[in-house]
Parts: sequence; structure tokens; C-alpha cells
Amino acid sequence: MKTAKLERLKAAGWKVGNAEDFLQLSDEEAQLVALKLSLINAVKKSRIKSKLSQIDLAQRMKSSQSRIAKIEAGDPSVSLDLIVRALIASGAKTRDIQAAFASNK
Amino acid sequence: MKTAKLERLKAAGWKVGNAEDFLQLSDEEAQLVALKLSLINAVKKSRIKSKLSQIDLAQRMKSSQSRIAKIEAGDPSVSLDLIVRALIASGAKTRDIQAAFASNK
DNA sequence: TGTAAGTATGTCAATACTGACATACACTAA
DNA sequence: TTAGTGTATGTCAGTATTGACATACTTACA
Repeated sequence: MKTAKLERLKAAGWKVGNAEDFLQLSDEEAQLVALKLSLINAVKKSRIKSKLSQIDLAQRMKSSQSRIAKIEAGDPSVSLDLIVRALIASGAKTRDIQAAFASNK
Repeated sequence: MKTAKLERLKAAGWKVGNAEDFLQLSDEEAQLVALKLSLINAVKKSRIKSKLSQIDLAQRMKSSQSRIAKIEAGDPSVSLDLIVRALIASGAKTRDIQAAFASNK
């Protein structure tokens, strides 16, 4: 929705930010969550494949074992940045990362 | 490097966290930066393709015009989460996101 | 059984990131 | 020139994310 239209709606007394917007936002949020899940699974696989313990991986990326556990558990306090850092530090190649995205239908 | 080995080195009086680790970390950090740049470019392209102004996109994702500008400028205060959110909100499809990763050699 | 290695969960102070705001800059059309 | 639209930059208080720590759970092996 364009700004101009929003302004016209606001001027006409409409409340902007309705159910449509909400549903749309949910959908986009769902896409992000699905993406994160794919990457999380990739981290687990890559770490195991590289025969690294959570402690090993934590040291590689200067994080902590508990953070790695939270990453793999999908803890909401974990950012996408940290997930991708873990993926890279666990030895995943670019094509592995792409594959993770590919599994995100 | 395994934990056990690290412990042995520490016990032997070595300072852990040396040039090798530093270079390794730099390399991984470089990978992350390259990935971010690819995604940033994808955001710009996708937003323009969708004929959205920065204000439009900001409203879609409940952010602000200045944040979008910072995203596209590669401002260091911008997280990977926000970049990907912008990419999704700008209408990029899964394959577009994959393509962005693919251009990250 | 015990014990060692690996993983999970909760907490918290320090740091990083956020939207919002003000304001400056760039460009186009009247 | 002026106005309008879009983008860039700096700031900041509020919020989210962080590594570190303690501790509990799990699994495998002697």
C-alpha cells in the first residue's frame, strides 16, 4: 500500500493497521520463522558432521555452550545473526547454507 | 580445535586465542559480511522492483524510513534479522533469497 | 553402581539493536 | 525560485540479544 493512499485513508478517518495488515505481517513473520528453523537444522547437522561438541563450536565462535544449546533448541532469544554465525563456524559451506534456504518452502 | 587439546595447551601455559584463531575468525566474519552485502543488494533490487519507497517498505514491516535507509547503506547497526525481514517484506520470494545467497561466493 | 562427556535450562549485567524523531541532502516539476 | 517526493545521517531512550555462570539432565561406558 502506497504512502499516498495511506495518507488519504488517515485523512478520511480510517484506522490504518487493520486485520489485513495483521495477517500479512503474520505471513511474513511465518516466513522468517520457517527460515530460521531451516538454518537451525543446518547448524545441528553441520556441527555433528564436523564432529564438534557444543563446547567446541562455542569456542570457535567465541560464544558459550549454553548459547549453542539455545540456538539448536530454537530459543526465541537467539538472533538470525547468531544462527548464521554458528552455521559458518561449524564449517558449513556456501552451498550448504543455500541448501538450508532451499528447504525453506 | 578440540576442547581437550585447548585444555592441554592452557595447562602447558600457552595463551589460547592466537593469530591462527584471529585469522580464522576474520575469515568467518568476512563470510558473514559478504552474505550481508548480498542480501542488502537484494533488498534494494526487490524494493525498487516492487515500486516501493523506503517509507512504504518501512510501513509494511512496521519500521521507519531511516532504518530502511540504514539497511541499504550497510550501516553497522543493522542486524541480519532486519535485513531479511526487509527482504521478505519487499516481496522477495524464497528463490530470490536463495539467489542472494548464491551470489555470495 | 559411578563418573565423565555432552547437552539443556534459567538468570543476569553488559552490550547491541530498534523505531522514532529531527534535519539535511538530491532530484524533479511548476 | 519554490514545493513535493524520496533518501541519507545523527541521536537517543527503550528493548532485545549477548556471553557467562550455575546447575540439572542424559547418555555411554567401566
